[in-house]
Amino acid sequence: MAREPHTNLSRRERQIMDVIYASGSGTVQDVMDQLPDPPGYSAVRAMLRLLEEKGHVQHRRDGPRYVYEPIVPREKARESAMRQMLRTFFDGSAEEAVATLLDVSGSEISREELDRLAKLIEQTRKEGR
Amino acid sequence: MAREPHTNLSRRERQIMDVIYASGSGTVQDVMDQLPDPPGYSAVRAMLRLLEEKGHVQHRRDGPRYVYEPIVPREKARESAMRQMLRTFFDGSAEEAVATLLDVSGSEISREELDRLAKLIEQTRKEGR
DNA sequence: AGCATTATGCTAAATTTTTAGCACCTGAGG
DNA sequence: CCTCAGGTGCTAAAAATTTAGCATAATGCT
Repeated sequence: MAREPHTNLSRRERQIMDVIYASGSGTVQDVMDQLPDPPGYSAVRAMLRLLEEKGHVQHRRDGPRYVYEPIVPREKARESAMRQMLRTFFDGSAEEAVATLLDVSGSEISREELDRLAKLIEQTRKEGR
Repeated sequence: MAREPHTNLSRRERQIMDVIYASGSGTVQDVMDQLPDPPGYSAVRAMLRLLEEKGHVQHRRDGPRYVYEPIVPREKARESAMRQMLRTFFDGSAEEAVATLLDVSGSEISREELDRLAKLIEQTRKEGR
């Protein structure tokens, strides 16, 4: 297994990938609008071209403009990201990670969601062991 | 609230911060050993000096050498990281994040841990609502 | 069809990141 | 006390990132 590609991106590349993953896909303009300290339009374009060259995104045409999307699908990418996070901040402990998750989610999290979470854990228990 | 500092780090800076957070603290040598495609010793030193200048790490003396540690404590940093992750990959859904967490943890996760997780959720339910 | 608008392709330059090297300091052992 | 091993401070250069600008193509409207 190669090293997580995410770790090998430059600052802007990473910022752009984050935007694209957050949005699912986007035009140059979309990306630019969501970028912190946004650079010029051309700069974003150049960056996207580079990311495409490196195999991180691809584009399709939508009328007159390009729409970029990630090559590694979100569901895969987030697994890598989660593993990386577990290693870096939680010593691999899923338990602590969940605790932090609940903590930062705070009041955003509904009772129904908690119910579903409980069910999810019950289910994992049955499956795994 | 300012933007997550993590987003503003260069590639190497971020790699180094990851190492430091994963280890808690470390000497130049420690950091170098855990860095992907490790550069020379001097390069790592320069980077750490820069990170210190920018306020991301600090050092204390341990005999003849420096030991670097993060300025933002791990517990705070991981909250930011988690929030960032929720935004980018989970549309803010803690539920999906937990699902992925359980998924990538796979067989690493013990029955006892699952029990504690169930308890944790129960507890959250009582507290929050 | 002609025109204004808004894309993209490409190149080169500015800036930042990343690295190595040299000079000096500090601690431990003989 | 001298010397060796291994640390740090600093500077400057190499490499990579990041940016802007000009030329050209496609689109939609009148």
